Amino acid sequence: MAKLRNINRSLPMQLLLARESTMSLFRPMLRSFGLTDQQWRVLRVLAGCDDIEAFELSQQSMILPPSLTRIVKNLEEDRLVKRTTVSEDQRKVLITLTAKGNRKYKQVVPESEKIYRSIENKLGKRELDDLLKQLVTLNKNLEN
Amino acid sequence: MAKLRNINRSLPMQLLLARESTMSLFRPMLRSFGLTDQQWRVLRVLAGCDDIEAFELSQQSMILPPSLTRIVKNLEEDRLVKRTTVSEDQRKVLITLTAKGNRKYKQVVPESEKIYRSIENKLGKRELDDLLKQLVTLNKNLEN
DNA sequence: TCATATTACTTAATATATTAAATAAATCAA
DNA sequence: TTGATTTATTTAATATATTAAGTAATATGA
Repeated sequence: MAKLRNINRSLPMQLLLARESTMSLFRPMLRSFGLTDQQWRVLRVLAGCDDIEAFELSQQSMILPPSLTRIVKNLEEDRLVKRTTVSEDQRKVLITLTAKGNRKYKQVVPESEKIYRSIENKLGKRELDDLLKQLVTLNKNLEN
Repeated sequence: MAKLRNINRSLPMQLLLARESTMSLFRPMLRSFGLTDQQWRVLRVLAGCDDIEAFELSQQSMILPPSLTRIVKNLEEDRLVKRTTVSEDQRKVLITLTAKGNRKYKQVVPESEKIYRSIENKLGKRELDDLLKQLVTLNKNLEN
């Protein structure tokens, strides 16, 4: 009978564990700013551009459209983002960071970088860079 | 002003992307067997032991106890697992795979391994092993 | 031009994640 | 022994994930 590989040899499981190991270091900080993981992913994308269409935001934040709809709605209620429709194509929605959203972003950035540097220290900068390179390669080779 | 690192240099984002890249290869197969990702994680742990306490199952399947409660309830309704309480400690719950659950597991294993080998082919066995080794190291070094 | 298809997004339904609180059984200390 | 604490799990509340279906605007082709 075919046997399934052990969890230590399972790429999906090790990726899940690694993702959780790293995010658990950022999560308390994000929560202290009243942000969920996903809300932060949205804010960081918005901070990198003037405005962005919903679909593009979905791609860059790695959040599927149905989830994004609710996340943006909540962020809008918190006055951190703003939604407008494109006049040339009324199907499209443009999302922008508000001034309040930008202030929140700027508060989080240094705390986030602080945690990132502590990870670099624990793992070693060279090892981390090497791992990142391999992940980028994997993502390139598996993208369909 | 401090700037946030690009997504290509963000370990959490690359891990999220890598996890999604790999899981998207397994997901259609799992769904064709009527299983969610998490249900499959539970089944594969259960297949590796006679029975297991809920807390231990939670750890090994990387599913938090509140989620596990519902997942096990659903699996129980599908007659894939069985729950019993431990007589020596009535707080504890023991979970076991049923015969039906075991048959389901045995059906999925070869399909899962088939997909895993196709990943090995795309990435190269040596590169994959190397990446796995680094992830195991990362997980060891970041576990609190 | 007008029915049809496509696109962009939202709604809906079910499943899971996360945090806090509740419950019940077991353990511990005075 | 018994009141307080701890442990193991569940419930609750809110947020997100996933898949399918719906809606409205735009593009396409006979």
